[in-house]
Amino acid sequence: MSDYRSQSRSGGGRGGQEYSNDDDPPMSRLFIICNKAHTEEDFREAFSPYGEIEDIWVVKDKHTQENKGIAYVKFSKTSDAAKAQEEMNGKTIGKMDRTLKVLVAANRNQGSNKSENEQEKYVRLFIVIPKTATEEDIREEFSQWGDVESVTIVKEKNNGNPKGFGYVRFTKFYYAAVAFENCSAKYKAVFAEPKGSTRTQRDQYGRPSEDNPLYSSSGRGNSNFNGGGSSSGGGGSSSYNNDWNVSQNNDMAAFLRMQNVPVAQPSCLEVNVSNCVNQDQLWRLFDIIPGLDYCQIMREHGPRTNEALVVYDNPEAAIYAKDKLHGLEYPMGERIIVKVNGMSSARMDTSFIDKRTKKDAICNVPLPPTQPLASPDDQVAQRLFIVLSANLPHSILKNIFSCWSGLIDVYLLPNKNCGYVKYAEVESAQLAIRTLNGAEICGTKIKVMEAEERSGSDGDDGGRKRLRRN
DNA sequence: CGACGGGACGC
DNA sequence: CGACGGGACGC
Repeated sequence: MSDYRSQSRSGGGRGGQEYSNDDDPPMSRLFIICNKAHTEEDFREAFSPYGEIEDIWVVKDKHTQENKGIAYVKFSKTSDAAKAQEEMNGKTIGKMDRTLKVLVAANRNQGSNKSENEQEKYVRLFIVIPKTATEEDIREEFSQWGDVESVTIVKEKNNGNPKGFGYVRFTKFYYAAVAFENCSAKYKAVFAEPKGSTRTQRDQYGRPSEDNPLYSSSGRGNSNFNGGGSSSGGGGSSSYNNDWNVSQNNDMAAFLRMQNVPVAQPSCLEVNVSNCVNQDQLWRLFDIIPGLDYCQIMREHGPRTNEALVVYDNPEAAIYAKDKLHGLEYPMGERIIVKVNGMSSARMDTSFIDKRTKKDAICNVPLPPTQPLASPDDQVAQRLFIVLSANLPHSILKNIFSCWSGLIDVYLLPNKNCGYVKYAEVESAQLAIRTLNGAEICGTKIKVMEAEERSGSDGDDGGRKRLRRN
């Protein structure tokens, strides 16, 4: 959804031929400089071995009808076009004297732009990369599609922190095309614009990039947090199990699986701490008190302070932690502020007394055990809209919603207490609504409902509009 | 030498 | 009662 694929003007449907969008998929149309004597059939014969052809157009002079010696061949698949381009460039068709020059066609509205080393445009992918991935990880992942010439992870110039995106350069257009078509959707791979070029339009909604002062919330690129001292777990970068799914493996998930252990109400603390204290240090500090379930720096709270969420599996531990750590100078000269989060103390007392057995310490309703996630490539079967009464860390939400199988993604809108959850299974989404709507997570109330269609989508299902007939 | 036709959804 | 993310390269 919302990628270039949906912008093709194919009406869908059967029967009638569609006029394919020239740039869908990208780089799938070839521009051929040839002999005036070449016919459409010549090109069909020569190029159809490489894959399905959507359109062949031999350009003629408007008035004289004479061939201009150029032609366009549009393939269905980028990789087929790539193969054809590489193999047919410089070849001749039949007994023609002239060798073909085969290039990837430029966008319709920009006309001829020969100049830059042609290949530059076709061999590089621009991808979204998790901040913890190394260039070696990416090279290994993308080498399965072809020879990788280089990987570049873009970093902040000041501190060297990764910016979350980068480039993979292949040795051939064909390899880049295969990687583009087959790599996981989480990379959001697109062909990279050549270095100096002005970027094309961003997305169909917003403007290119409005700087949001809510970016570098966690002081030091400490990205995601894996619970206790558990070492970073950079391990198997095999298939899908890297940092997008990191919360699958952490202590919290393990904790949630211990569903048979009766536990008391969870208790959350809100902590303000100097931004020179990192995630790990903060965890160690609060882990002095037994019962720590969760500890995460959430956002900036002031120029030199962060706000963190700390969760214990019982109220006594939380109260004890508050008594002992509130006002502590850590480090020297920087006081830690600890207060009870989410629920009023009255409510806390109630839950303290009301010790019914719960399946876990995070949510006030029973939850099934953690289920497998869907891959980011899977199709969204249902999207939910969630509203929180206060912020919760993404990893907690992900863990909660992964109690039903086929979770694809959870995200909160920046600066708001609402967001979206995507499932690959309608049934899971419905169960999540039934179970979680109105529940509390760490004392934060949550509403869960079906999301409205985003406006302006070409939604091809559901709606009452769009009866198509023939 | 080398850059753009044909045809036309469904409100 | 809250509604749509992320991603352009030290010229």
